[in-house]
Amino acid sequence: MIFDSLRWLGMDWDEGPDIGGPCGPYTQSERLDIYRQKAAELIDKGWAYRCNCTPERLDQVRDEQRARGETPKYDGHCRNLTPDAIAPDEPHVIRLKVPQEGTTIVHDSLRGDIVFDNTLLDDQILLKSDGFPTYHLAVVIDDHLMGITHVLRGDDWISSTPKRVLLYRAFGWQPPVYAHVPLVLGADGKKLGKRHGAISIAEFRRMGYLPEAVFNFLALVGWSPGEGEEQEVFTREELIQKFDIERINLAPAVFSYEKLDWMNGVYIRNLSREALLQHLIPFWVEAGFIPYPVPAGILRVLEIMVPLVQERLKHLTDVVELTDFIFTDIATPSPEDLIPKKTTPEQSLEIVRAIVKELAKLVSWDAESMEPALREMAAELNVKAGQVFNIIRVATSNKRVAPPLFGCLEALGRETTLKRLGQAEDVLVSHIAQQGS
RNA sequence: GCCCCCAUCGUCUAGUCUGGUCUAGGACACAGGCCUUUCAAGCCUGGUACAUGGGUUCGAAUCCCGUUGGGGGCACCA
Repeated sequence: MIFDSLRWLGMDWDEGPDIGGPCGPYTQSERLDIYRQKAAELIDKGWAYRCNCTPERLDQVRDEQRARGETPKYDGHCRNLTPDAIAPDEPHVIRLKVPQEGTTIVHDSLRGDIVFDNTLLDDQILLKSDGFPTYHLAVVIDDHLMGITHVLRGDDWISSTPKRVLLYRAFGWQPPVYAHVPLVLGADGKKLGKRHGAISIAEFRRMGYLPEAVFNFLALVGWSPGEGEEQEVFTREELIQKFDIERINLAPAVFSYEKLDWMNGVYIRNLSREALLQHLIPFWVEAGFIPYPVPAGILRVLEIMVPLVQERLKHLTDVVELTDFIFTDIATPSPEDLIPKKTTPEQSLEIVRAIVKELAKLVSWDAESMEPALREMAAELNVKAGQVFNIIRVATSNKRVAPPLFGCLEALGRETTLKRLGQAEDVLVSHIAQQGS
């Protein structure tokens, strides 16, 4: 799923568990022997030790430390046992032997040196009692063996980085270049995480965002081209060319869906009609409006609708609500909606009847011929064209707000349009009758 | 509690390193207007910000220190 999401965003990679490569195996469970061997190496070098403290004892120690207002950390109970005090075959973990004096410096390419007092660092567990490594051990070994040169992470990882720097030192390896990027916050100012407001890339897709828009927007969260550059909409190629780690802003950024929505709209408007059509079809299918594959007759209707909705979409999903009346039956409009302001029910009825007459005599059922005919008709009736259009809109869609009228009528077809206008006529007739009694 | 990071409009940011051109620029959102068959889109106009106190300096959004505020971390999770 992560692979699919990354691919959707247009990211690719040179090697990995899905495509193989020279640095495999890539799955942790297939590398357990490496971790065990390396952990043993650290014990031999005096950089690690075995520990068989029970979880209960550790909890108790931590509780006591917290009660005393100290930073909870391992109390070193097993730190100075003789190497053979705990046999390799009895249950135990392996801990990092953090120096008890001095400092560890994390060089962050965005922030410079961050200095940590070693006495504050915990004797981190490296290998768990089930034989699996913790993240710290695994990532250091894997990154080194796989030739990783740069590590970019959220700044919530800063405080655990000295442990890994120490591991590099213990192994005698060169640490990678670290850059800790600011966190992305939710609207409430809290870290966006799995359990707090964050959504997966797959969800962006489901919500009707275009990958190009998400890619562009994400690049702009915490980064900007600077130097007076005021462009915000960039192609992928421009971003790849312009993006510079050094220009990442250090303050955490609030994730703004409002701006993402705007940007998605920009990208939707920039799409060709054909491309937008292809993007939209799955959402129409998903809504149950059209079958898939799309029959030629329906495709023609879709092709009419695409330009009408293009500049009205913020999300691709918006097309469902915008065009539902084209594909499904509508509820009968209320008389109130069919009677514009400053118009009597009788006038409305007269207008509807005139519309039906006018449309019925159209030779060709297309948007271009409807408009002039109806405008002329409105002039003859001495009413504003807008009023006429509003009535037609409500009668045919049961919406006060809809995409441009004549295109919709064309898409709807002569038969359905006239049927709905006939229903509107009925509504007005019975409304007038009720009022009269 | 302890440690770490950060601080310009409501939000994302330019400007900070290399003090003066910043009465602080842009974008989103918001308000008003234009256009208009509704809604959008587009165009125009508007309001809103250098957290605070002290230094350094002829001069500070820009450099230094304190304070305040926000965020993060403190697992046999990643």
